[in-house]
Amino acid sequence: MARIATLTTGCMESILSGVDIDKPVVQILGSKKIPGPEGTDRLRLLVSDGKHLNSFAMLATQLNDLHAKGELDENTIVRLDRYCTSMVNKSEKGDRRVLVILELTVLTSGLQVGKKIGTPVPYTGEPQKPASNVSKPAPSAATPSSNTSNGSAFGSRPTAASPYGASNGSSFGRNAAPSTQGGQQLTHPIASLSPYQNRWVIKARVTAKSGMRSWSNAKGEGKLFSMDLMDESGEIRATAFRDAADKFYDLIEVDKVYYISKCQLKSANKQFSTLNNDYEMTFTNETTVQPCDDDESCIPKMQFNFVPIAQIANIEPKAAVDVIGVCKETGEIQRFTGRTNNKEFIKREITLVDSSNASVALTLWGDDAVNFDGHVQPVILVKGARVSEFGGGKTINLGVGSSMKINPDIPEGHKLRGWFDNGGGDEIQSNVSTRSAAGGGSFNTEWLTFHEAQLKNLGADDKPDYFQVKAVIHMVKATNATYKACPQPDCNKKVIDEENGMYRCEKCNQSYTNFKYRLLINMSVADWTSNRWVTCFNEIGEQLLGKSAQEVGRDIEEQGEAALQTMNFKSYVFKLRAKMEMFGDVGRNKMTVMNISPVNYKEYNRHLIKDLQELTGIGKV
DNA sequence: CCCCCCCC
Repeated sequence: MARIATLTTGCMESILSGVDIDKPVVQILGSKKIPGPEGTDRLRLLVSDGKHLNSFAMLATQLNDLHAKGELDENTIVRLDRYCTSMVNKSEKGDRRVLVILELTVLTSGLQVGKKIGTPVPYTGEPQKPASNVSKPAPSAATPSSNTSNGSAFGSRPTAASPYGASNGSSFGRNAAPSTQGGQQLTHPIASLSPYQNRWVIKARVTAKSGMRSWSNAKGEGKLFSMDLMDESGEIRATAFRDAADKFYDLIEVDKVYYISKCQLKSANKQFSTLNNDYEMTFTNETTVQPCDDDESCIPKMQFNFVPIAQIANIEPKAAVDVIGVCKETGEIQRFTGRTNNKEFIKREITLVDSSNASVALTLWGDDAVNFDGHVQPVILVKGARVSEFGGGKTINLGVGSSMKINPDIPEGHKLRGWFDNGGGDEIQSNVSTRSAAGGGSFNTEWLTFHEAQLKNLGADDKPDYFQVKAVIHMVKATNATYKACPQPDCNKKVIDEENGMYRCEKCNQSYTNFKYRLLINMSVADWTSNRWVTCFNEIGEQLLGKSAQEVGRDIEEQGEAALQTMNFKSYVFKLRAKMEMFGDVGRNKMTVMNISPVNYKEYNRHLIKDLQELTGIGKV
């Protein structure tokens, strides 16, 4: 019979009084689901060290699946590889220290153990004074309680008059500064933060910081800035509005470590955040931020997952990538007015190269563009650069959630510097931003619905916009679907029927005895949001009808409108161009079919699933 | 309380 793991007897008392015990071994005696927002249940465990019970052990949500798989059943013995304690201001009766389990290893299954080990009793004592030696816990000041002696800890009310209560100076909530125990700052992992506990201090590194931004809408106006925070356990987005924005803007610096407490926690809107956290936080007037001037080595440095520039070619638009390269070329500042909101934009495109012997265009915006100095060809690191596609080439953008570092002091940076200074940048073989040759498929093929295309004001001016849509043809305008064109192979100009058997081409300045039919079909296509009249020219029309233009022309002569009816009620993926075209004095937003292809349902569904994930945050990785 | 992230 397999050995049953030994419990770390007495560890609960130490842990609950703030003493760090390395990887304690405990037994799970029960669990209870606490419903959270958006289906994010949290599990509350009853754990025992053989001596004491703790009914306020919370499982970090990322471990929920262990429970779902039945690996945390009653009597299971586990090792707590990573945990933290956290004060919860539970009620008027005082605070409670909760054990948050971040990582664990199952040592012996509940089935194998088969019984409760020892005769543990609920831990009711006040937390002991910090002890440097676990084996000599300070005697706890007993605060006996009538309802915690029965072992059925679930449902029992907090009883201890906690020294961390509001009247006590060492409370996290009370003190702006984090309290210290044994010379170490007591902090909470970001992964353990939730709206259900408001007394915490995190020690976090700023990985990104936005500029100060103003907004003005129906609900009011104001300004804000946001930042991304990271520690060993996870990451979270924080935003400061108005006064708080002013108060903290200068203090917050990218890459620095801060103690932060008293922020509001709320559910993150997954539509706008790629960070791996169900919550985000808001700085309030109560918020305290202290630069960390002690040991920050426990907070990981920014992590980078560098993508070689040559590989950016294979990355989907909108994805975020970490890129490091040497700025080989620096473009001029460009200013333009946004199409949808008349906003003034400033951008600058620079070219990065790396030892994958490829180059990519990086677009800087606003102040980053204005202040950029590329004449020394610095090494540029961008964390979370946003990939976009234009004309079949990929570019990267410094967008929201991206941060740029110039000449970063990291090995990859020094390596690139050496590579470039020894002529490495002279042999660049490919530019992933190169647009494919004009004509054919040189356009951005973002998936949009007709409704979205309208919202984005696509084709609102004389510059074309391109997108693709899955739609069905449901109405074909039969009149003038064909025209008689110049018979010369290179000329498709409409000819004038001279009514004498001759057809005159003004372009070629010549009359012919024959002509060729060309297609110019206007049709209404619809997706699930609305419909548009679009125009398709010869080759697309031939594809849709499965016949040559000549055959179609003759069919129409013989059958009239019926000749085009076979087009109806078929679905395709349409690549469309939207562009404002002038007819006399009147501008008309015209859509032209550039390309049709049968619906590849696998690909289309992939797009839909991605859309759903972005909208709901469900299943996002 | 933002949630715009652009342009060729």
